Order: sequence, then structure tokens, then C-alpha cells
Amino acid sequence: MPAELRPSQALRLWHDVTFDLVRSDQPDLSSRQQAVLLTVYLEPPPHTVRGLARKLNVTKPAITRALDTMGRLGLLTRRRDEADRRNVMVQRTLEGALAVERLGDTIVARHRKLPL
Amino acid sequence: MPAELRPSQALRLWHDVTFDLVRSDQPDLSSRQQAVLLTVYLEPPPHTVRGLARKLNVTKPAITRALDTMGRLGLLTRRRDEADRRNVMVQRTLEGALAVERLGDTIVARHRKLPL
DNA sequence: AGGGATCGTTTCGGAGCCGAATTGTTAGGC
DNA sequence: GCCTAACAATTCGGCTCCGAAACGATCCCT
Repeated sequence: MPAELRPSQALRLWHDVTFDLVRSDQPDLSSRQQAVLLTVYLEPPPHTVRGLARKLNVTKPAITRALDTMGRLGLLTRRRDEADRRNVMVQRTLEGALAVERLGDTIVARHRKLPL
Repeated sequence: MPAELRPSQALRLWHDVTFDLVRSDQPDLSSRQQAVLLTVYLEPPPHTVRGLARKLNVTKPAITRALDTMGRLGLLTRRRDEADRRNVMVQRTLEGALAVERLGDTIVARHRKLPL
């Protein structure tokens, strides 16, 4: 567990990172899309539409749309589950991994610059 | 400056907090709206539409709309600058301060629970 | 007083996202 | 073989947001 973080520092961190995300010209994702993307890249597979919808407490079409959008952006892919062809597996992509990695670096950098 | 934060921890933190924001039933703000809200509450006043637009690298109408939406939610208010009536000052509200405070608490709580 | 610059807001057409309901496909029990 | 259940995708009408452009109000300078 990292050292203590004060609320004012936490807010400053959130502000700075959000700020970087907004200012960057890469297409900005909604909170839901961010949550989906990070879940796929941080939690162990497999990830299905149903599972993501239940976990995030949103409807299935919302997940389908988020996957459409982020698929168009190349951040992840879909693949049918051959074992049970009703299921769709959400898979990672190289480009998505890079984007997530960039986000991690941004957070670390902003965290490092936090004032005492 | 807080202790070092590893990229994997940073991403986990971002995921967890975003997750909480998405799951909570309070209306979710876009990244831009979050950036505006946090700027107003963290940076010293005064805050004008023009200034926020320039700082966030977005157009003025985008700021106007963000203020409309968040004003409707009670998160902040507008007031004309009496010294120069062309300007609009963006002001904090009690409700907005509470929302920001809650966000800070969420981040701190999620940060505290990060695995080594 | 007049003219130009600087505000914030509004309008416009277009694009994205929302939940509810429906559809098509597949799996599994009888 | 059928019927139901489960899954993802699609459709639908409605809402929000987008940037570019136009607009009205205000200030400042001469």
C-alpha cells in the first residue's frame, strides 16, 4: 500500500490528469468507456458484454456501443467464443495497450509532481 | 511529494475511481466537465469563460454549455463582473464543494486500498 | 459620439450516446 | 425435434454535445 495521500493532493492529481486528457488531441473517452477499457486491460480475461454490463451497472447496449466506438479507435477487438457462440470475448489490442500505458505514465508523472 | 507510485498502481487507482463514478447514480460528468469543475474549485479565482476555454484548449461554446449543465446540477454558478460587465465570473457553490470533496474522499479511499 | 475590439451566448447542422424494446442466433433441457 | 432461455446486436425516439458562425452587449479609445 502506497504512502498516505491527502484529499487535496488526490483532487489535484485528478485535476491534472483529467486536464492532460482533455488537452491532448487524442479522442477523449467518456467515463464509461474509460471504465470498460481499463477493466479489460487490468482484470483477467475473459470479458463478455454481459459481464461488463453487470459489473459497471449499465445496460448491455451501452457496452455494445462502447465496444463499437473503441473498436473503431482500435483500442480493443471482439471475437466470438467458439465454445459458446452466443458469447463475445472482448480482447486487447497493441494500440489499446499503448494507450493504457500512456495513461499510466501520465498519472505517475502527475503524481510525482504533486506538492507536499 | 508523495512516495513513488508504480504505473500498474496508477492504472488500478484510475480504474477503481472511474468505476465508482460510473456505478454511482449521481449524474456523470464528461472529462471536460470534470476538468472545468476541478479547475474552478482548485485554482484561485477569478474564473472566466474565456480563461477556462483557453486553459482547457476548447472553444468558448463548449465552456458555456458545460457551465449550463453543471449550473443546472447546482455544482456552480455564474455572476456578471460588475467592474467589466462583459465578463462572467464562475463561482463555487456549497453543493459543488461537497461533490468535489466526495470525489477527493473516493480517490483517497481507493488509493489506500491499492495493493503493493 | 462613433468605431473597433472583446466578452459570453445563441443558432445551426451533424454526430454520439441513452434506455427500452425487439431481433436473430445459439445452447440446453425435455 | 421443440421450446425455452441466454446472449449480443439492432432499432427507435429523445437527449446532449460538438465546432463554426453569427449575435448582442459592453468597454475603450480618439
